[in-house]
Amino acid sequence: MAVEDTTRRVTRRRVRTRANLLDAAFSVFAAKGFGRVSIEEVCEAAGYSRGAFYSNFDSLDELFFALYQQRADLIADQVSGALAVDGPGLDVAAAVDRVTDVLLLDRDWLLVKTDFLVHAARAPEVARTLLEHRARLRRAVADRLARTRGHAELPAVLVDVEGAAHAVVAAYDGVTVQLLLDGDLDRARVWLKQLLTALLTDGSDTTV
Amino acid sequence: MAVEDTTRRVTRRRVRTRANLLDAAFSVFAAKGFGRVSIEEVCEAAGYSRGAFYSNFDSLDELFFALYQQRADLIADQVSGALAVDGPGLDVAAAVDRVTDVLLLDRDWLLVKTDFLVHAARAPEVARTLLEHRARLRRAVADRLARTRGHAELPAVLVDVEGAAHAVVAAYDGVTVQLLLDGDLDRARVWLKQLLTALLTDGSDTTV
DNA sequence: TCCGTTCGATACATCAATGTATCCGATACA
DNA sequence: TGTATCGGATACATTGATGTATCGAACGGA
Repeated sequence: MAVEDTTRRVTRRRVRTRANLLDAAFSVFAAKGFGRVSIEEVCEAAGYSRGAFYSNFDSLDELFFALYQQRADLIADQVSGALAVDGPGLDVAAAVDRVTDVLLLDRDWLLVKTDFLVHAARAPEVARTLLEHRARLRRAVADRLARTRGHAELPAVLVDVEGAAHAVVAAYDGVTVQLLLDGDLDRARVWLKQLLTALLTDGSDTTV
Repeated sequence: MAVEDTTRRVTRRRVRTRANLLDAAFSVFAAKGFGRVSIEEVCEAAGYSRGAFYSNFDSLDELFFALYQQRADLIADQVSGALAVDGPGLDVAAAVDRVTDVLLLDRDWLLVKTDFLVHAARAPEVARTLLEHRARLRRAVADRLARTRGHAELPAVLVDVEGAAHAVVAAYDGVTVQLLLDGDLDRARVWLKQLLTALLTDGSDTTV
């Protein structure tokens, strides 16, 4: 952190500034890519001088990390929420629909997330955070799968519910790559649904 | 290109220098990430001065592009080769094994490739190249699938052979992400094989 | 409202990277 | 082998980004 741990009274202004910097950073990172953004640019986009930045963060890396955590937690909550719904129609298809809509909401997040992946791939301690975030998503999916149905219906090669959840995440990542390249959100959603269905329903379009 | 199209005699030395620069760039990019590499660093790694660089390329971007094309073509050839084999045991499992071993050969390539993806995601004309490369891979896979078996055995949701090939690429991308984070090549290979099997064999482990 | 603290702006010093202009040794071809 | 051309090294000018030190204004608690 930019600030020593000796208790200091944190003003509202500070909170606002920090949030503004993070929001601006998100836009700028999405537009130009982490590797091509300067501290100055972030400050300019947020309407602050570099003084404000250095008062809140030590480096661009630190800001990026904070940004990722903030947004990733948000997404994880949304996914958990979408999967927690317990209606009478407790079928896979509905769950797939809901989770797909949450995961493929906006391309900007995927851009930033991929930048972060590239970053994490070369920094083990950063990778840990990302892996934990993914584990959290997987757990939500696995829980849902376990609650919804007998495991027998899953393709045998996926071994168990954990394996299936793993496959769901892999499918998500795979579709993300294609979306990043062609920019077609709608097609990506359709495609992800197909993939998930193929992976989870073992051929017969079962609906419990 | 760095050089005008007016015919100029290209010396062997030049060819060698260019190749050395590309090789050095590959290592440096893999180690630090495209966004954190300077022209100077590439030259140093290759044992040249910046003069050599500017004589061969106009910018780091241009070099990166050339590097990607070079390596991507190489991989595409290898994949086509691996899939072209027509033995007596013309089954899916064997093809899956071979293609997996080629695609998940070294992490460095995946690192560079992902950097390039991030780059392409923000530059449509660059994205085109990457999309073409993926299309080439997909075609090789689709051809193989068409040759190997009746389509009836594929999960219905994937629609046709093209769809299945698309799914194969998505699985590859998905596993790549996980591998970038945990660095476990062997696990990734096993995992990719499982995924592909789940996607292509419709539950029953069919072998034609 | 007053006062001590905190926040962010400004100005400055520094450093790293870029691109260009020039020059000499290497190379191809006669 | 001689010579015109090419390739890469060197030196320089310039730019842009970084980090720090300082100062005035905003803020929160009394």
